[in-house]
Amino acid sequence: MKQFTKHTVKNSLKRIFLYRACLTRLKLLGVEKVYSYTLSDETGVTSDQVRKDFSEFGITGNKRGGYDVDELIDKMEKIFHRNKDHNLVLIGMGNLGTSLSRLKEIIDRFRVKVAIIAVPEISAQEVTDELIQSGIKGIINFAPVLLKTPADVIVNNVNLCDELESVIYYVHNQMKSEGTKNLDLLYRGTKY
Amino acid sequence: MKQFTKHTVKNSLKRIFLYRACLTRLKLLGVEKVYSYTLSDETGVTSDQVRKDFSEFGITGNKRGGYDVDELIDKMEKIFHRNKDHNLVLIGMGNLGTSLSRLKEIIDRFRVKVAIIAVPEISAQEVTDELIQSGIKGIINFAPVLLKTPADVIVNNVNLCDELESVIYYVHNQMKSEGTKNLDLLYRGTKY
DNA sequence: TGTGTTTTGTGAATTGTTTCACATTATATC
DNA sequence: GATATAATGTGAAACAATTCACAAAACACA
Ligand SMILES: NC(=O)c1ccc[n+]([C@@H]2O[C@H](COP(=O)([O-])OP(=O)(O)OC[C@H]3O[C@@H](n4cnc5c(N)ncnc54)[C@H](O)[C@@H]3O)[C@@H](O)[C@H]2O)c1
Ligand SMILES: NC(=O)c1ccc[n+]([C@@H]2O[C@H](COP(=O)([O-])OP(=O)(O)OC[C@H]3O[C@@H](n4cnc5c(N)ncnc54)[C@H](O)[C@@H]3O)[C@@H](O)[C@H]2O)c1
Repeated sequence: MKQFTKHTVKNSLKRIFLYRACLTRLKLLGVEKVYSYTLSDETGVTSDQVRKDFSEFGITGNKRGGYDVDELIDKMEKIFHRNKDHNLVLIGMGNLGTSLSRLKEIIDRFRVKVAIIAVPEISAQEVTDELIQSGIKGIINFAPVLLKTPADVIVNNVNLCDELESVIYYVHNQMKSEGTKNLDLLYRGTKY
Repeated sequence: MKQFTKHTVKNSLKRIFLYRACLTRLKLLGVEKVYSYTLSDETGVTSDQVRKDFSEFGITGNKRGGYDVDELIDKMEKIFHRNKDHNLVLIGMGNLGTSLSRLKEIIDRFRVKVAIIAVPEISAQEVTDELIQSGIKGIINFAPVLLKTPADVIVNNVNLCDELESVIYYVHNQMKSEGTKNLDLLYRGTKY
């Protein structure tokens, strides 16, 4: 396993989410073993890329035998630090805060040490400042503002307007279909 | 202005969102003119990158004079096709659907031709199939499932679990502070 | 009007990511 | 067990994105 480079990990990490989503679905369907091309078919990521990503995270399979679904899921859980103990804070139990329907599940299953900000725009920075005082190092921000934080704090913004406008942009500049390729912000489906 | 390449546009487009967020804030504060380094300070993107991005989208400023805030915002509106007429559909007026607090504003201001899916996981594919039958080419999907769509349909997934786990990952693998750099999925703050 | 300074805009160099190509290994079959 | 086959895993090549470096333009001020 190579030394992680920030960029490589960032891209492959996002794909790992995708692989896992497929794997849990496949597991429910009773599938026990997958090949790189299985995941390729399901996600649209090339099988080369699947293997390269696995290699990146030190995930190995069996030559000729493919990968064991349970084992893969397990290794991914470890990547996401599901097995460690953390704390989570949700600030703002308004419409959005209460709508996070799977939150309890998330808290129970993943137990993280980050904060979710779902307060009105105007209070977001103030709340952030308090959180940082109390040692929070990771924030998911639903308020449509750019939070000021020290450099060691990770902020992940979820902004519906931006998501929407991305889609508009792509729909309008109808970039011709090339199969499922760009999984970064957007992706295109394949099979139908 | 160069011919758009898919990748270049994708990355720079995301940064354009960021610039615009800053610009509208700066405008409120009465700022009328910005330089590439102003936006760099505000967003953490290098000033080189800011200019390169602008160049990519055919946005030009004044040598020595910087950029006019109003003009920049206006050009960005055009990039996002705010000035065109469209239709928008929201499917699922449950907790999440009703929590999209700025939705009316979005519909009024942006008028798009995409669908927002906020129905339970189990119904998401079925709803998607119907939407595609009726000609929808862009979807924002809040259900935590990978939708199957034809290759010419743009899908943008918003998945809280994934966002959360990204943050956990980065907090854990405490990638040492290098200022605000990665704006892709995550970004780090600068000033405090 | 000329000179110095600041800032843009963009090719070139560098750095990062994906794809290719193939050696390696596991399994199935005879 | 020998052979054919199917899959992984990974350097090397190709491609894409970012950073560098600097020419060109605009402005300030004498
Ligand atoms: N990014 C997105 O996709 C998206 C979607 C919907 C809403 N939003 C944003 O999420 C935020 C919340 O939206 P909402 O509809 O739930 O709003 P809301 O007004 O229904 O709820 C806000 C809640 O925050 C609480 N609050 C206010 N100030 C607080 C403080 N200083 N500390 C703790 N709690 C505080 C309020 O009591 C309230 O319960 C808003 O900023 C909204 O713009 C974002
Ligand atoms: N991705 C995220 O960040 C995030 C956050 C919260 C919730 N969610 C997801 O968003 C979805 C909605 O969450 P929610 O809390 O609002 O759920 P909800 O149960 O409160 O609301 C679902 C709504 O969809 C409607 N619906 C069901 N089937 C439909 C159909 N075939 N056509 C039209 N409408 C239909 C229901 O009547 C209901 O009003 C879920 O899939 C949930 O997992 C995602």
